[in-house]
Amino acid sequence: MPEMPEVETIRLELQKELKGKRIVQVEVVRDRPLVNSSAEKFSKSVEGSTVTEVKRRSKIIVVNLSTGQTMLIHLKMTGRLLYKLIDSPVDKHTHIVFKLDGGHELQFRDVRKFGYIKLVSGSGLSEIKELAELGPEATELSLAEFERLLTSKRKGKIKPILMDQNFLSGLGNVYADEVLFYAGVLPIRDVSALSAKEISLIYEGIQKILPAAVKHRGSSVNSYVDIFENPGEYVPRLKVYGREGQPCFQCSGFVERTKIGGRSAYFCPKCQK
DNA sequence: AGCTGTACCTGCAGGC
DNA sequence: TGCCTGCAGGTACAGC
Repeated sequence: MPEMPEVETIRLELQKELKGKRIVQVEVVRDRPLVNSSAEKFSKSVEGSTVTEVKRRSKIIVVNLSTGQTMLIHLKMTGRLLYKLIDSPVDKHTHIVFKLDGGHELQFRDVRKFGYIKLVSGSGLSEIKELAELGPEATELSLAEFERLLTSKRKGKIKPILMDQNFLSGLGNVYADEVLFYAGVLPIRDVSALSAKEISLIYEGIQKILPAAVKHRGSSVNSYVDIFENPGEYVPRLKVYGREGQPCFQCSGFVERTKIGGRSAYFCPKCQK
């Protein structure tokens, strides 16, 4: 479900609610999300540990534990982490429940079952190999670095490249469309044909849109909610995503939709070249 | 190397 | 009402 702004919203809340809390018990309802561990082994490793820090890398939530181990949680399309009073009802898509001291629990729910929880050793973002191999955080690189990445490393259409987490971390289908609209660049444009001005506008769009979306607690286009089940508030600010056939906010034209790499891409054919 | 399509799952909306 | 199709914010992998 989520891209960087949604994952970051969840991370900020988890850091506030979970830091310093002890995981008293782990209830594995379904072990499917546990990609590198059995239910027994996972529970045994995590039970009794305290959450020391909740970080984020790309779209992955990184939960450091007092044991020196770290849980990597990827929500993929429909994963949710819900912070609830202890022993709250679970639904048929609840897979894992972390019972915490202090009267709360964290439920991991995932309708489509793409999400995962992986237990790894180490705690630093750079020492965990699954994280170290990802591309730089989209909001933590300079224009010069972005230019260098884009011009030296890649060829092909700009949108799929922006969404490739090994190239740049944080953008997904929604914000890639929004950034390209901001930059006035069509999603099918080949990176090799982009001007310096266009590259700099794409960079600028990323630096403006992602933090603004974090500020508004993400976008709930489909089913995203935070740990308290509140939707994000950025949807009314989306300029093109999900607006096929509707008037462009910037010109007299209309937003169109096409398909790139199997995903919907929304754009304004008049504003984007 | 880098594209494209497909797969992983389930639910929901829209058309007939 | 019900059946069918297409679609969904992410990624990995096979095959060209």
